[in-house]
Amino acid sequence: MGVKERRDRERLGMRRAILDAAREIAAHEGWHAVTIRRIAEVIEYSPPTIYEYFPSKEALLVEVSHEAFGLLLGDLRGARDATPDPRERLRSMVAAYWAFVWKHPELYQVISGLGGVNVCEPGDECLHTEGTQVAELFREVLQTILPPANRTAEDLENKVMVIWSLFHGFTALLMAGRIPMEARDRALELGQQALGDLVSAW
Amino acid sequence: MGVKERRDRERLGMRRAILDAAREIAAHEGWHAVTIRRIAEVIEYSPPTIYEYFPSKEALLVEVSHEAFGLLLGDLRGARDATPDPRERLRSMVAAYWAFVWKHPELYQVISGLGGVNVCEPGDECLHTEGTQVAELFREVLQTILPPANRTAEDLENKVMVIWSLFHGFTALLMAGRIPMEARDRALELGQQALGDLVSAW
DNA sequence: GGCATTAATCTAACATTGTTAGATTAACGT
DNA sequence: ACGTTAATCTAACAATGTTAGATTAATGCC
Repeated sequence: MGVKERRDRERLGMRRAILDAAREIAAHEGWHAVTIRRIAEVIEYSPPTIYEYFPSKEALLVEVSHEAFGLLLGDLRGARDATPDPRERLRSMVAAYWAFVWKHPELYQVISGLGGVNVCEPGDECLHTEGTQVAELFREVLQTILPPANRTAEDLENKVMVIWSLFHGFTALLMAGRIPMEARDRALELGQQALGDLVSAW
Repeated sequence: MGVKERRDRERLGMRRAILDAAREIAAHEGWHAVTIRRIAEVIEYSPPTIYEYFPSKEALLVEVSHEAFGLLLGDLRGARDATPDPRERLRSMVAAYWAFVWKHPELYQVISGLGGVNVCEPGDECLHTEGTQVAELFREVLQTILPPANRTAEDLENKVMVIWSLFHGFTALLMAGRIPMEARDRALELGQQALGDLVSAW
């Protein structure tokens, strides 16, 4: 009998609705506006119902973060597979990263602790795996670019951090209003240029 | 009669106490623990008293941010004046920036919207002046380093953004736990190395 | 010195947050 | 048809930022 299956499907659908509602509110009004009662209103259920599907608001946001990381990783892999040339691959992946940030600012905020969200404390294992995967993708492509002498594991890891920091830094400063938004479109180009300079030096 | 002066002094002292309490709580327990009642408890006054000195919690945090920016700018100027050699100056300023971040993580968080604080919305003029001043300091030293051909105002501004983004990115990724804290000490060295490579390319 | 005025502070409360307890209703298995 | 289980709701809790109104203390004036 498929009753259990249907129930599972319904539970899954409800989770989906809750997650989507949270994301939608965040997209339109920012994460500060994402409250349990507001989500409940959107999905047309009472607030406590949400706790039948997530143990806490924190857990809900962690789930959103996991899904967001999934999307980002997908985009990065797509960009990687779009061209076989190593340098072009790196450019493409960086462009995809940048595109993701500004296509889904609210998702980028929740996975990187921007915009006043901060889902896992630093030191928590929470999203460590996903962070590692992003780094891994850049590590792989860098390995095919750098001269063999500079390909020790630590060397690659260091260089990935530099690249990631550069673009995340741009994003964070822009989103925090510390750099004016007019600079946004320029930033990708600047970053790519700097990246090229760095790769040449490595 | 010095009664008005004394009152002003007392008001100032009270503001000081409130600001220090907020900062101290944040330093020990993070900004999420900084609540009006908690501050009131520390200064041994009732919660509403705080509203006689600050119109809102937000305003209080903005004031903390202003002071924090003041400290950072002071450190940066000190580092600038520590040596006359342009390249060494840049290195020194970057080192001072990095030192400030990890000496007062809570202050850096509040001025850069990390750690779940977010004092001014992006697009707000709130801390725009201070951000500009930080950029200005780096702009000045860069101007003495770059070859004359690459010294247009826009060029300098762009390069400052690259430098700032690099180091802020490191900090943000570390503080968000996206990069493991073991990499912290390495990061300054890595950043300095990358900065050297970039300056050479410019 | 006595008294009105003004400033500083407090108690009590409000609305909004996340979250839980307990009742109620609907669906299911036997 | 009925007991059991799952899903949902109403009502409430504690903690947040914030405000109103009373109270107390200090000041200026005669």
